[in-house]
Amino acid sequence: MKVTKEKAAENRASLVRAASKLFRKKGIDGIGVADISKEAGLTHGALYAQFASKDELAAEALAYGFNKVYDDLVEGAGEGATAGDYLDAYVSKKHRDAIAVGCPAAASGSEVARQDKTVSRSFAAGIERTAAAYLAALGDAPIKASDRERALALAAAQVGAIVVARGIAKSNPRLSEEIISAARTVLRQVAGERRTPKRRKN
Amino acid sequence: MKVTKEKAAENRASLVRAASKLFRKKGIDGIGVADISKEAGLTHGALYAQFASKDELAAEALAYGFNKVYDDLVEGAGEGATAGDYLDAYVSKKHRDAIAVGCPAAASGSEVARQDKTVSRSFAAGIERTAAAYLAALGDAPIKASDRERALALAAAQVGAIVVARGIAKSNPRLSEEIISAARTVLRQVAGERRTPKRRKN
DNA sequence: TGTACATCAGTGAACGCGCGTTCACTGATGTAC
DNA sequence: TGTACATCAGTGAACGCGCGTTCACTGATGTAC
Repeated sequence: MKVTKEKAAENRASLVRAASKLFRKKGIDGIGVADISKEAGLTHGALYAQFASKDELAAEALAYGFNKVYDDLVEGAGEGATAGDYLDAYVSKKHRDAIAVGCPAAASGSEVARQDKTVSRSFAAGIERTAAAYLAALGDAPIKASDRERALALAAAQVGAIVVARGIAKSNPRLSEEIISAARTVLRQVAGERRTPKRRKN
Repeated sequence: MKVTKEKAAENRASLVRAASKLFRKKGIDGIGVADISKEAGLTHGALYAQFASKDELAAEALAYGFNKVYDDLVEGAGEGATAGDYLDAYVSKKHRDAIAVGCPAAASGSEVARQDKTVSRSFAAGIERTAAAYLAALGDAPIKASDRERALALAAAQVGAIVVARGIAKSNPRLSEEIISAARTVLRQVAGERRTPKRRKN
């Protein structure tokens, strides 16, 4: 039956949220439209009233995930956050173990390379935003590279730390933690020391 | 019909090679046993004479890929190679564009996290070997971290550079190249300057 | 404001298709004598 | 060395299953008068 426009918009958002979560958890090819619809409390027919195809839903779910994670990272860290604060939040055991709500680049990175241009655009936008956040929060470091180079390298390197730590966790949890710790230590050096004293919130 | 033991072993190796290549190119869930068998010049029935399941083949194909890429990287760089040489080979446009023969950690990293323990063990072994190669080839750098920390961070960070560069390539090739270039510049600083003059080959 | 009706979000059965896996069969291999 | 036969790698038809997608239908919404 027909529902109000508001309800329809809510349902659409539920589908995107469910897809975003399940794609990260099970992989884009690893979860079906039936399970996504069920997670959103709807039938798969409703999904096709909102999206032309699973691919279209995937593109929107990826974009949603990139924006969500970026917002959590940047706004969650608060004003006056340093690049080190971002690194601590991203390169962490907590993030490694929370794949369903974590960064889509780490959860679906290798699958994204096989998706279409729309998905690639969301990916690129997410990386640019992350790099911009790092750029604004960098400190001084004894590294012969421009600030933009350091910011881009940090945005890419942190993804590798989580991907590798996750892949190893099941067989060698100690090595997995060692990688997280090592990546954080080293990338913090790349990010550099704080330039200005931390401002108090409000 | 029955074939010689040698031929059977060759066929098994062909299946592993075909699977390794196609898993990297299309994803583990993105390619079927029929196509893998065809690529190896056999039928899917032959595949099941050699492997109990697609999962078992996946585990062996991943292990093969990790060993192959490690051998190519380390032995390909030659004696007296520096960590910078390894970085140049790994963090490159050439590697980004050769997904079917490139590092399985970058090609299937996010899928590996969803596979079983056997695959995780191959992954862990590959990362340990890579870190060991970096450890032996590090130079001095103004980074407050142990050599082991630097080696592990490099092994993980380089994966992120390729994953991110690939995900972005389809929509923003310039940004993709910028990331490869930035990651190489920055990670080279982490790897440090050459400690000993390069030995001449032979 | 009240009534008539077109709209369309959502339901659930049904579709064809390709998947991983099984199995009866083949016939060259390789062993036992 | 020659013969008889058990072995088993490989073939290809067939299996059930779950996938993405379609579609006739429902009935509350929301617009036209």
